[in-house]
Amino acid sequence: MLTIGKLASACDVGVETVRFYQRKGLLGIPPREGGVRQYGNEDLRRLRFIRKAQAAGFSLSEIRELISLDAGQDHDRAREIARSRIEDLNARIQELQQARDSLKQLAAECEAEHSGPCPILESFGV
Amino acid sequence: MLTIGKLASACDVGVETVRFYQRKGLLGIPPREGGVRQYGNEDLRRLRFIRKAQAAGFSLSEIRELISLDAGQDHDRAREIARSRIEDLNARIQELQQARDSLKQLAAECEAEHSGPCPILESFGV
DNA sequence: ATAGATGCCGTACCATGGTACGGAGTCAAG
DNA sequence: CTTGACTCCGTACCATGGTACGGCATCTAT
Repeated sequence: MLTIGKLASACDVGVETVRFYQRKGLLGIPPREGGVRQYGNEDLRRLRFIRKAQAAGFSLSEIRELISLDAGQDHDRAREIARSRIEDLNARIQELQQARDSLKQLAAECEAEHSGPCPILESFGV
Repeated sequence: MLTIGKLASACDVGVETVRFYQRKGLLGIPPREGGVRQYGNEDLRRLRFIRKAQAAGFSLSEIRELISLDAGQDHDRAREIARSRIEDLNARIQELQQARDSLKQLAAECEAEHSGPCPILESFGV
């Protein structure tokens, strides 16, 4: 059994973050012993799940839904969420690639152009 | 000369957004005529610049700095900002690609696996 | 026995990028 | 001459994902 501090440091998050997730319904309400929260392995796994899913780009409310599917074994819905997340990710990747490529282009032009206006600034029509 | 409403709709933003940018120092303080802000082509270009730079992934404070470089012709600093933005973008793209790829993998497994636990949920250790 | 670490709680605060609101003034058209 | 559209202003509010604070209780080590 873990106290909030142990749980938090085991997952490399702050104590306040654990309390925050609790308030947001991402972590269950643990039993108390002498007023102190007692966390078990389930909570540890849950918190690790949250951090990993977050790293995969899920928002906290998506994560909350993923967790709720866990009980229901609802593969279809889980796949649906995953698919929609994949599409979001693809779109976002494309956007970022475009932004990066045009910025690269501009930086190269700027390097070459040693007098006159700056192409980076110019390109946005300043 | 444009009123705030014309300027805003010309750039497809809300009037409140223009006021917000003004407060944030992204747009200059325009002359008034009878208490009403009068915007010119410079402001139009500036606002368009802001939106394009934003689309390229710059934060409002980076944009503020880019604008301030405009006057100074400071190519070096502009390139520096661009470079750092490019690195951020590359890192972010990589993260998202990894997230997407593992999610894709999981969704495929989930499709195949028609009984037992959901691989998407499992993978995060729920 | 006293200090320091840790726990509890509610509430306030942070950054980011806006959006909404209410009251008041101004202007042109019907 | 009133209605509607537009402007002005400050301030409050929204979501997101936390972080910090202050006061108090409890546990452990010196």
